[in-house]
Amino acid sequence: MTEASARFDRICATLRDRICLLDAPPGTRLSEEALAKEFGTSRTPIRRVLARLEAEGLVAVRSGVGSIVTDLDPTEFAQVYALRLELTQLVAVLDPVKPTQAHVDRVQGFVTRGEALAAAPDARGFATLNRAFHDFGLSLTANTALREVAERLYLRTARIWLQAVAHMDLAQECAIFAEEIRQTHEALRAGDVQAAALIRRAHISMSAARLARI
Amino acid sequence: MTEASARFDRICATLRDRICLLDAPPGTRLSEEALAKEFGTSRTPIRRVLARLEAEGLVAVRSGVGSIVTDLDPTEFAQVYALRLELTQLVAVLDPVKPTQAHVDRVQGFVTRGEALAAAPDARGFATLNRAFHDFGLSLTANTALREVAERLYLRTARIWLQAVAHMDLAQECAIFAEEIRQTHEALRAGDVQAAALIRRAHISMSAARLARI
DNA sequence: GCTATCTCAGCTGTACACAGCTCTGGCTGT
DNA sequence: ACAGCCAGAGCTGTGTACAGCTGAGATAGC
Repeated sequence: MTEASARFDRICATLRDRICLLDAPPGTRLSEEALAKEFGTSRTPIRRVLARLEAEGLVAVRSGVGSIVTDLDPTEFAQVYALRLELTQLVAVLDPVKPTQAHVDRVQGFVTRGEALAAAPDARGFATLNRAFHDFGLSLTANTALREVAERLYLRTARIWLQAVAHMDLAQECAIFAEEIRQTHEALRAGDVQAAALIRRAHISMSAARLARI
Repeated sequence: MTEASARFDRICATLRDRICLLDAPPGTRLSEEALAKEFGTSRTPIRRVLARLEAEGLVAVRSGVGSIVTDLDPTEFAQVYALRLELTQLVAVLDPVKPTQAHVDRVQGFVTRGEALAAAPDARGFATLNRAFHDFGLSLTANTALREVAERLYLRTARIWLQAVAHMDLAQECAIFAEEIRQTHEALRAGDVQAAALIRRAHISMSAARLARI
């Protein structure tokens, strides 16, 4: 890992977080020059980062305007969600890994964080924990392709979902999430990856249903 | 569509074809300067194209060396194939479209091309027809996310599969492919998208099995 | 003859200057 | 008063020069 590529990864990750946590909500214009100044480089390396984010569908580069953080219309959002639903289940089908004590310990940590979140509901904390828990869920399959695809689809919808939460019962959502983590903990203690995948699928599905009511 | 983005798309498509049809087999070094000269631009627009292809997993950009066409080890290949298998089936599950006469007519065209291929087996012709038929298969779902993901995974494995065909019975593969197209034609004439998806899944699965024997 | 080291050609990474495109705000003619 | 137009500021697109990195081949030592 050379220094240049490390910086590339760092800037990518920073901008991804910024977009997914709504620090840069859909419609925001990201100026190459401003980013170059912020990260202490010229525009050239920034352009490469933006090209990557464009390939991931997070921004749209428009000539003479800038890189606009993309939005998803309800139809696209529903399509991506439907696909994520199926992919979640595939975690237990394609190269599932046998849960180790390390896995159970990690979920135990999530249980604690989930309870803390339920006790003090917070949209941003929810988003952060959700992403971490999602990544953990993907660690249950050894199928790299599945992990990559699921991760990218998650990042594509995360910000839209976070926007919608503003119009929902945040305390209730946090409580439900904490309960999902607890159920996952039970499943993995029993070594049942398929049960964990089904729990996640069910919760994503119900979450989508609650979201559709808005 | 501005002229610049049209050129971007054209260069992307050209290089993708070149990679997937083994004009640039895995390990090939793509020089930015050479590509710039070929397409009549400076290195700058080429760099953007290569960044895109890198995001798609087709090349790996290495500092001081060049952009190397990536290879897949058998494990990765098997993982991507397993995922494609599942996604193929989802075409009939997520937003399937009702087959129109236009669909049936298009398959009729593929039947003709498939018979011509079976009569005169040819690896490159096989690859071209396979890609076109794959794209047609994706037109049977209205789920854009699924189409994008399936397309990208197809492009990731196409060149590896084409390499393997060199060690297989080409005439037999062409005959099997022609038969798959015929069966798909029957299914779509009956308006049965699910049957079409199952046929494709079965053939991908059997193709993978034949491939694994090498 | 063989190995380890070093040099150098050639490539990508970066910075910067300029061209071309977009949108906005003001201006002019009706 | 209003609609259409026009000019300019600000942005990205492109080309180019130079810095930094990599790998291969030459070379010296054994």
